[in-house]
Amino acid sequence: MYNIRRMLSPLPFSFYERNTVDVARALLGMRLVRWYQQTRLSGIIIEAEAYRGEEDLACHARSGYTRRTRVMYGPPGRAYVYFTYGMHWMLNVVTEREGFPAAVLIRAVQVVEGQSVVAERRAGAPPHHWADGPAKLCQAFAIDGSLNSADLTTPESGLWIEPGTPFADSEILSGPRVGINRVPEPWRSIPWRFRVDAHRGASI
DNA sequence: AGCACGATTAACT
DNA sequence: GTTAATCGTGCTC
Repeated sequence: MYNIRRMLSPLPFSFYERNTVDVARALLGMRLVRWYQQTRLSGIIIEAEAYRGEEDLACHARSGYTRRTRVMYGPPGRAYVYFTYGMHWMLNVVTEREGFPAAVLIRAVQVVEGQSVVAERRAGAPPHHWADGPAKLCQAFAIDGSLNSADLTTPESGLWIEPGTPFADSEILSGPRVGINRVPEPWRSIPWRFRVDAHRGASI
């Protein structure tokens, strides 16, 4: 049975209510946790991207307030989960003050709890490919549209983020966001993607 | 109502 | 390196 004493308090509302780029960087090393079928699934966040405001032409909020983007206009610390390519779910964390649409896309985690469940959900994939992409991580942790707008600051939602061990700046790479090649400059190249550098001694 | 495309992935050549 | 899979969304007619 899961030992409740191992559970840390989720990151607070104030962690998310600030500049989205800072949140994306700060999320590296934090622990994404999913409570699924009486089992704790978790992973250390190792890659994330910032999407910030209506002026950011790579952000879904470029279209303004719609049924799809409404969660991004709401309070920070919530999940923005959307469906794309007809088959994939993506997990984002809403940031900034309520009313300002922005979020951080969680792109990759290193699975550290619930490996047997994840191995089954990611059948056929080796461990290093369990959650090394935004859609793969959602499949691994059973994240779908039912978690859209879930409150990540409480375990009651079944999905939350706990404090972890932050990475040093020397272990982090930044660069342009991926998969947005049709987006105009400067948004296409702005370095709002952050990831752990596997070649700088980080234990991933 | 119809259309083009997508914050991707796996399976190809 | 290329491409199919597959459907919700936002835009145009």
